[in-house]
Amino acid sequence: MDHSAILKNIAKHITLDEKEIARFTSLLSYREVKKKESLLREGERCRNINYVQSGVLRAYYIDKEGNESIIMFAINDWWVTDIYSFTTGHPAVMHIDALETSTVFQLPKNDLETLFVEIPAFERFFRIIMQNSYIREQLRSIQNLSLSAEERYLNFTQKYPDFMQRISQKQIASYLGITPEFLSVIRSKLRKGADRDERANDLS
Amino acid sequence: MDHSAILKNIAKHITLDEKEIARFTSLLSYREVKKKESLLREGERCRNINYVQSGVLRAYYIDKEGNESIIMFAINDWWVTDIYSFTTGHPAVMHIDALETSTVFQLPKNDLETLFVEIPAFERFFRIIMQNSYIREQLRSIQNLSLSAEERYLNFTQKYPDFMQRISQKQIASYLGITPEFLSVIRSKLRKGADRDERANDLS
DNA sequence: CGTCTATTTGAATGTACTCAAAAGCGGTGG
DNA sequence: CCACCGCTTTTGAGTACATTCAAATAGACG
Repeated sequence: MDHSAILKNIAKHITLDEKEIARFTSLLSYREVKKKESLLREGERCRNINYVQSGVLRAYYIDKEGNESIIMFAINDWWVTDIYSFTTGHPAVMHIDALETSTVFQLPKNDLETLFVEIPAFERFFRIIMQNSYIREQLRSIQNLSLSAEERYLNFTQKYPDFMQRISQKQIASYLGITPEFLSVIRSKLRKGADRDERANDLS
Repeated sequence: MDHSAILKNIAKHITLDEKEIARFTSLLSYREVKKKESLLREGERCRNINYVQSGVLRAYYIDKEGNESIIMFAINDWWVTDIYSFTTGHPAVMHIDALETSTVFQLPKNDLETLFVEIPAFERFFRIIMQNSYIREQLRSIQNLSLSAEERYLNFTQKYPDFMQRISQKQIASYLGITPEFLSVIRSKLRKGADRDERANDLS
């Protein structure tokens, strides 16, 4: 099994010796998630934290009217879990599945706790991961509170250009908290604006 | 200086010996923040993480139209900082000030890093704090994406009954992402609903 | 090729906002 | 202690942003 990607991810924040690396990788289980296959369903207990080696996963919430809201996308080199369920042991509030066939390494909660005791550097590693996740969510909250749908879309295209290639408009709309129809209207408006600008450039 | 509250907060997650406690408390600075006084302004570098011993703080964002959006309230026994600015060293995106005269303990970023090296248990403590903060923000994002303003308000009243006593409607509206006028309409609708229910009970 | 889903477009609707004005409330100074 | 001031809350009319529903078109996949 090739652990080079996940080890490189960890090496961004902490240094491990050979024995620690061996111990860590012994706790991982490799899993392929086919397109549309589920990794977690609402109501289940989320027992793993997942490192995405390749592909695209989505975490989403389904409300009582059946509307899906995407909480996060996770592509290559991201960590994803239902952090609420994972931490508290309560039933999951979200679903996680694959938008493209993906490969992940799963680390069970119990083993993570073992790891914290055996190799305290992992406390540091996950402190940093959690801190960065907190920052990401907080900045997203700020944007949702203060920007219009059009501004959020433009922001998204700039912040996550990688996602634009690989994720359908419907999914992006769901992440932005708008309907796919309205995203289509926004894009059409932006196209007209761009056309106008282009014609202006032709005249200049 | 009385450190009992903050030490009790820390003891929820980690155990320290006498020497460690002494070292930790030596790094704290006590500060009183008067009502309306600022602890952090947008554009400044956020150099401290703050433990609120008493009072009420608010963290909020001001957008380009001048609208305030409250990111979080912090009352007794909460930790608050501009985690983005604190972590990255970039200018703060938010303001933090006091809604009531408050007392806080401030821990500077540099000293926190020292602490992580000297007493690794603090990596664990802040890993847990960051993880819980992440959970809180993620659940809030989910609510903002999937619930109407009225549902979010009802949720807020249930989740944070303490805040209802101490925080004005205007501030709560700002936290919920709606105007104070609209919150007033929601409350008026709910009152009428409650009245109707009461009359129904009288008849039963 | 046919089927299924995603995207576009448009009309009618709804949720929440803006602006304005009045009423309520709390603090402060005389 | 009361009167006044400023801020919060309420109420209403008009408006804007985004949704719903429907139908047509375009794309993707087997």
